[in-house]
Amino acid sequence: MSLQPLIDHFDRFIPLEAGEKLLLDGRVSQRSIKRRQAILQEGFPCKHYSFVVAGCFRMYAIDQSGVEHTILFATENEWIADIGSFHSGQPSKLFVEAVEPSVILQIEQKDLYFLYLNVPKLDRIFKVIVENKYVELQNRLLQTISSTAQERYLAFLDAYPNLASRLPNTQIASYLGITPEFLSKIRKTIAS
Amino acid sequence: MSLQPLIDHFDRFIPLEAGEKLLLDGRVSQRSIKRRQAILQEGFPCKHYSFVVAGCFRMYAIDQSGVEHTILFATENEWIADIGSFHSGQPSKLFVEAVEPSVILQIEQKDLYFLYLNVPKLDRIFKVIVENKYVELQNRLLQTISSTAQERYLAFLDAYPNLASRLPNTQIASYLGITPEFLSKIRKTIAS
DNA sequence: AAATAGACTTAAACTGGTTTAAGATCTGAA
DNA sequence: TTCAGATCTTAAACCAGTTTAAGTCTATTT
Repeated sequence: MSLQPLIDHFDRFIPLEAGEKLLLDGRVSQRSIKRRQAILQEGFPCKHYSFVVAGCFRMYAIDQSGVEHTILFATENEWIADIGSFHSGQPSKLFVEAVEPSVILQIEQKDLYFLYLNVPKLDRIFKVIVENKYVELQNRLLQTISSTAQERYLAFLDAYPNLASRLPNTQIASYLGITPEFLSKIRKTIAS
Repeated sequence: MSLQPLIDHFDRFIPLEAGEKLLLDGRVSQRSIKRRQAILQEGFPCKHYSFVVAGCFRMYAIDQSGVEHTILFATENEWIADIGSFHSGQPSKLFVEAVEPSVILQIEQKDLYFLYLNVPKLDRIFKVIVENKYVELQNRLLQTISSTAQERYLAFLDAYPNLASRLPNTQIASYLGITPEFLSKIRKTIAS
């Protein structure tokens, strides 16, 4: 197992010292996840922060009518977790599932708390990580409430040019907050 | 000027020591803000993190057609800032405006960075603050993409029972992502 | 008391997006 | 190679929410 992608990731925020890197040993575990395999399911607490080394994940909720709503995608070098459930221990209302075969590095709650205590830099690093995720989410919310479906689709293509081809149409629609049928319609209008 | 509300706020996360509290002196400034007065305007970088001591603020964006979209409200003991613009120095795309006469405590970027360096606890505290804000925003996004306007309105009443009466109807509508006219319609259906 | 203006409501016509249903295309397993 | 299950598209009827426009209700100013 290699922690290198994670260490590189941290180093890009603040360089860690050798001793700090050693503390990571045994507190991070690597897993290979198959396409469509879930790493978090509704009703269970979120036990890990997961760092995507390779592949892609999708976080979504299922509403009362059984419709899926995609909150975000996480690709290489991104973190994915239900932060609320992770800290509170309460059952999550979300699913996190691999969109394609993936490799992740996971940290359990007790290990992450240990690391926060013993590598104070990590408080700073994760503060910045969460700030960045917050800004992203705020932009997504703003776009969701202020643009038409077509604008959102074009913005999605623009923001994630490589993701669009890796995802089934239904998942793109569920991210955009529309039906797959309407996504087809949009594509048709754009093409002409 | 009293820093007490801010100190109490920090203490609720991790108690600060006397020396740490002293470092806040001169790095936090108090301002009284009139109803409708802006503390951040589109086109200007966000220079401060603002802590609401009393009153209420609204963060919104104006789209190409001149329509306002409310992203969030911040009331007593909450922080409000355009985090992205604050750290990058880039012009903000957002407005932040007092909904009612308010009092805030503001920290400028250089002062906050100084405090992060000299009071490492603040890295931890702000990590937790941003995490909480992230969770809130994620719930809001999820609700926006998965519920009807009426469901969102009822949830809003439930989550902010006291806010509803303090706000003009147009601002509630802009938070819910609907027109004031449709909000009237919803109220009528609920009442009957 | 009258005048002005901002906030809220009502209602009819309209539109962006959904629903339902059917057909087309693709994929992988046997 | 073929068959079965997904996935994608098309189209018509439908509905949630918008637009436009007019009217009501306060509150404040004069």
